[in-house]
Amino acid sequence: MRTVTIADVARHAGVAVSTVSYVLSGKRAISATTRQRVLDSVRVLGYHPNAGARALASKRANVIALVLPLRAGMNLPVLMQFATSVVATARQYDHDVLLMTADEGPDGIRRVAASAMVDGLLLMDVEVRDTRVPLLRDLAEPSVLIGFPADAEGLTCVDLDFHRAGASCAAHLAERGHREIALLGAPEVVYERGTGFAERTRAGFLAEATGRELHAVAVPCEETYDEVASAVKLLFDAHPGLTGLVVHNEAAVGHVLGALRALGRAVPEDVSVVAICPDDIAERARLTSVLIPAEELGREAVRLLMAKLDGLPAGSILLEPRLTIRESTR
Amino acid sequence: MRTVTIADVARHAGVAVSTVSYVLSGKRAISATTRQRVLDSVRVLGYHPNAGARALASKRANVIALVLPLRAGMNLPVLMQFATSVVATARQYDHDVLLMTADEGPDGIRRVAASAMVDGLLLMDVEVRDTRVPLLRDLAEPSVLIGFPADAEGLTCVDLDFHRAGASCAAHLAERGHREIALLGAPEVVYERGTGFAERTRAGFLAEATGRELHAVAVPCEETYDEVASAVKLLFDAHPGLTGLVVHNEAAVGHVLGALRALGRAVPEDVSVVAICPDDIAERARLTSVLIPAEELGREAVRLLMAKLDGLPAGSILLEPRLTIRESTR
DNA sequence: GTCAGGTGTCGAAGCGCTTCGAAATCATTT
DNA sequence: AAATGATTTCGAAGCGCTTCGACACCTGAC
Repeated sequence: MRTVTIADVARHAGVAVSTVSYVLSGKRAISATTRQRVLDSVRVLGYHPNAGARALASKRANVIALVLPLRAGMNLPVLMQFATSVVATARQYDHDVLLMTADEGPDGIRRVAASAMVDGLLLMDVEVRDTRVPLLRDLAEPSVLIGFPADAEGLTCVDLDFHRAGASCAAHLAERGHREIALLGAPEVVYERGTGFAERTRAGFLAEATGRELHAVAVPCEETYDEVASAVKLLFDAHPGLTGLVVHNEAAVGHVLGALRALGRAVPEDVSVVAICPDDIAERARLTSVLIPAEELGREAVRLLMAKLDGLPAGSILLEPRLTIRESTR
Repeated sequence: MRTVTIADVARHAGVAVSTVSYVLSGKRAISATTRQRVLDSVRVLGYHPNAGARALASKRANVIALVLPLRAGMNLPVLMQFATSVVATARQYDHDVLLMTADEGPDGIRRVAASAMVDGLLLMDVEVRDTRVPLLRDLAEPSVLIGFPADAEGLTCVDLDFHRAGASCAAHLAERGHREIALLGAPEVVYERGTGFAERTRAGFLAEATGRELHAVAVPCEETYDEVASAVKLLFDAHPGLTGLVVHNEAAVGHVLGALRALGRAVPEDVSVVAICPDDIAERARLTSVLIPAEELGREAVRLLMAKLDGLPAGSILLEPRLTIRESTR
């Protein structure tokens, strides 16, 4: 059972190979009758164009690379939602997705780009000073970053506007009359790594709180129950008047609630809690939250990349934070 | 800046194109001196073979497809570990990974296979009667499944031996003198879907318990705290003498511990808990557990696929469960 | 009846690589 | 010195597709 080639289709339909190609690509007008005949032959023979040949001739692989930070400490649900959305959206544009891990580093990127294996790149979880950014700058292939490096000039980046996310959490609590609030952030290492989003959230939170003359503090937060519990305890010991809590740490949010319960502080009666986390987690725990729009992020990233592939200019995008009020704040 | 081709390398090194090819592939002997000259040119020019051209000429894309069930309800950490391990191992064999979601279904598989975009397929989370299995059977491209469908004859499958995993948990508890034990399993829907592994664990658990004349029951288990708590409560109401618990549900395991605490049952003093879950979760909670060897699964799956690509026969593999004793059983 | 301008289709030239058979070179043997 | 056999390298033929220029045909205007 030899595999069916375009020549087989052409023979079967009684036309030239090029005609088949034009029918399939739509790049030249073909009469309705010929067109139908070709399409029928394609169906009858079960023809699928050979990807390699197509890539070679057209200089377009119809594949994009998705570079994920498959290291520990990532927020898995967000990552998954994002990946799913990228794959689905890419398919809509008739592209496939090559999965790469960040730990192949710049060399991996150079490799897939130089080998024309992919037409463009999507990098998730870009850090403030990411070693891959200079490379991306002088790569012929277009790329879109999730997250903002220190200097985003000339790059296309997509991200949630974490600064405004932090601010809107503070604002929400302020509007409800809370005067003393705190942010439980990412684990220490995330700040050290300079992942940007954690810092920006903190900055937005503190700026908004200061602007509204609230008493605000921000502390990092680890992810095991014991560490969370002791962080929460410390926080309330130091600030007994605390009534508003913003949690920007998906893994810890459940533990925070547990710790509050253990401390005998009721939510939302004694303390209001706002989370910045994926929707499903917040939904399940009935938490007021700013959701991380992983799906939208993926969709927009692919959309931008496709635009760039078509030679269109594409600026960066900051997605508006959306705060959903549930039962954990009052 | 035109991209560097093999012809450029050949010219630069003063040899024929085919010589360069042979140096790079090692398929024919080339003298050490020529070889070095070519390699130098490759380095100097920064040559990367064009993947499309290579695939076209050699009929090998050097890419494998990874089909993941990117739907909700999957165990994300396991999935991630698995994916990471697949990518890393594939790279060791000089292959890349095309990411696909299960929801493209059989058509997606047929598409990437027929277009010669991939040389082989890796399907995760295969269900007992999976609609993709018949397709895989008469596909020219080899495939490896994670999980066992109803009829695995002629297929290459890899999985943890869940039957023995369930059994070894029961055995462990029995050996410690527990006479009344229970299995908290996957959510109801997982059994309904017939995902196999959940059922096999239950079967192994019950068989072993029965063989040892224990009192054993198995119940499904949802994943929110409230549902877990009520399930646990019901269980102990119905079986007051229960002293051993096996939890085969990563998402619920934390909640189970919380629920036991809330019920005033100490672990391991009052009740011993064995989990079947990824190592990191068990490690963190200091649980005696049978780990889900996601990384090993990925590695073995790729290894088998590569063997099949080389035309070698490859049978199925059941990975031995390994029970690690920690602090939650006595 | 001829000619300009569309349409619709074809043929052929690559795209960059692998691979096969053959040629060239060299070392041995007779 | 010629013949033999290894060893090393070369040239050319594809792989299956896209795309460009050209050709054939048809329409309507003159």
